[in-house]
Amino acid sequence: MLLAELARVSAEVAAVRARSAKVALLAGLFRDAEPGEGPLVVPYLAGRLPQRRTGLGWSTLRDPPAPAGTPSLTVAEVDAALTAIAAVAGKGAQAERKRRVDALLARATEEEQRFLLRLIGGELRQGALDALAAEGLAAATGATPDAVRRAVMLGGSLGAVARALLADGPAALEAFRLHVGRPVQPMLAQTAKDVDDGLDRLGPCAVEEKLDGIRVQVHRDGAEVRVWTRTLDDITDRLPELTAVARELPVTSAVLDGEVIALDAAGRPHPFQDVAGRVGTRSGAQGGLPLSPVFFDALAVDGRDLLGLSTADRHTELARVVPEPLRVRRLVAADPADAETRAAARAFAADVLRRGHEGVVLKALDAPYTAGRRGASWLKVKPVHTLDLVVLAAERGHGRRTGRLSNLHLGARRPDGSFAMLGKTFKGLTDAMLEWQTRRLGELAVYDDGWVVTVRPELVVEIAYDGLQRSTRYPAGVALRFARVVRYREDKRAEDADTVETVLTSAAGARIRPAGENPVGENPVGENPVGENPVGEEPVGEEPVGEGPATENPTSPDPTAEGPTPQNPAAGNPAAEREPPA
DNA sequence: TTCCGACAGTGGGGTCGCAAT
DNA sequence: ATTGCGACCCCACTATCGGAA
Repeated sequence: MLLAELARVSAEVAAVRARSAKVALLAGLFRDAEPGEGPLVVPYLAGRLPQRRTGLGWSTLRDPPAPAGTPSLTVAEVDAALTAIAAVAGKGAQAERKRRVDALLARATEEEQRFLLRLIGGELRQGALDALAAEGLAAATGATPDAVRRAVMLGGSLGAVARALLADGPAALEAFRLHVGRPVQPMLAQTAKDVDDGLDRLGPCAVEEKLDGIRVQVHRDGAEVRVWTRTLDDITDRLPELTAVARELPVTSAVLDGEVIALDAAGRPHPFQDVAGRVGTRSGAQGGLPLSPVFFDALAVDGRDLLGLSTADRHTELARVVPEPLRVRRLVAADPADAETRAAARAFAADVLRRGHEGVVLKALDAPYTAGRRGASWLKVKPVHTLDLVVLAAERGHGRRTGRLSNLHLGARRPDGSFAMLGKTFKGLTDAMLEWQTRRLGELAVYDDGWVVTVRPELVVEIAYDGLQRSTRYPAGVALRFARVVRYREDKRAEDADTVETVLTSAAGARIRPAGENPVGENPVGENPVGENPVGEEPVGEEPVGEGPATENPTSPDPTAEGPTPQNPAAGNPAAEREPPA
């Protein structure tokens, strides 16, 4: 099959709005694919490459060569080229990858280039990804969408399912079952406002502690143990202590769902950053931070598939094979209408937070394990903190936000009237707010580098966030985690905004030591006010982001915005960008 | 007719490994 | 030795479609 056909259908899919129309277009293409092409054509139209990593990013994909006049590339040729590129390593690798991808792109027409660049860059933006591709595959082969989705979740890749379906029809899906040694998509949770909200929505449920670490799916088969992350990356080699623990369990085989965290001598959890660093270290298991696995679900035990069992029954199995300290703490709220039960659930959640963990997850007792779905039967509850911060700058949006100012740079007040940037956010904004802030920030603009619009620091915005994390990027040595906009506070002036000191001494900051700050005994930063860390001594030697109300230095925009970033491929090349806001 | 579940899109900060400088 | 890039860990939220109620 020619790449041109895929590029054409992708453009058509992007051009229609209705999902049913997108699915119909995808199905039309998939019907024409040979079984052998299915593992390429279907994932491509889902915005996925079979090569998990290619080493190609915005840097190697910018300024592509002139396109070809007529289509000639086949899908198989594209795949072969990308496989070869993924295998390039060693000295000169980047240049070699660039040379090879340019050779590929030179054989592509303009429309094919647009498709390939988006596909490889991971931003297909056609309004259809995995779910709609699976539906299209179902429509093309006569299978039910549910059966296709289930096969993909259990059997791994969309490509493998496509090959089987195109070759043998719907009956082929029977072969895709939970299999020890082959990871399944983990079940995900939605968010509840608080414990009471969760209890109201779920009815009888378990309340489990939510640990802030790395999600792991552990497969044990005899002496063989393998460990996968949430996105099904195999990290077995990085977690020898987990392998050892799994081998001790009194089972012949099992598939367990859990989280790895790190505990200090007092049993309190280390920050997420430390756990992520340890798990990310390939060879650093020796001498690194010791990790503790904590399991909360069992998907299979001794050859029995437990996915269809209720949460309650799966937990019975889990408790049978995993001893107490390796199991998540939980409380069963069998009758959430009962006032005492609700009080106990709230008290349990409060205790989890006191012990330094992230929050709780409420799980409906009668729900099966729905692989890959962010179903409503698991609800997470985490405390939310808020601050009133000042908008220092805004970045131009991409995609559907093109032409609007989107990503806000957020600052907290410093004693001298300047502002310390604590991070950015684009979340929580409605279209109306985007429209409004684009106009309002335009009025406050003092400098525009084509990508980042620096403004007079006057606009106050209420920001919700989950906590603070160490940062070497931002001047206060901390950054907000998961910041999102709640509302604009036009009733407040910049002088009313929260201060850096307030942020650092808040509950969210009490356990974080800003990067670059000298360790002072065991003092948490909350007892080490910023007054002892004079303004001006920035950990990374950067200029303050804003110069207070009298910003008179338009040539010194936000230091974090100089040069491109992986998230903003064109940040350093505004000329190559879309048209500016109208 | 209205409501709501599922999906796609829009990006956030930090960390590591590896190659380039 | 430091910097840049790619990949992957954690993730919140809104708009939209289309089936359920």
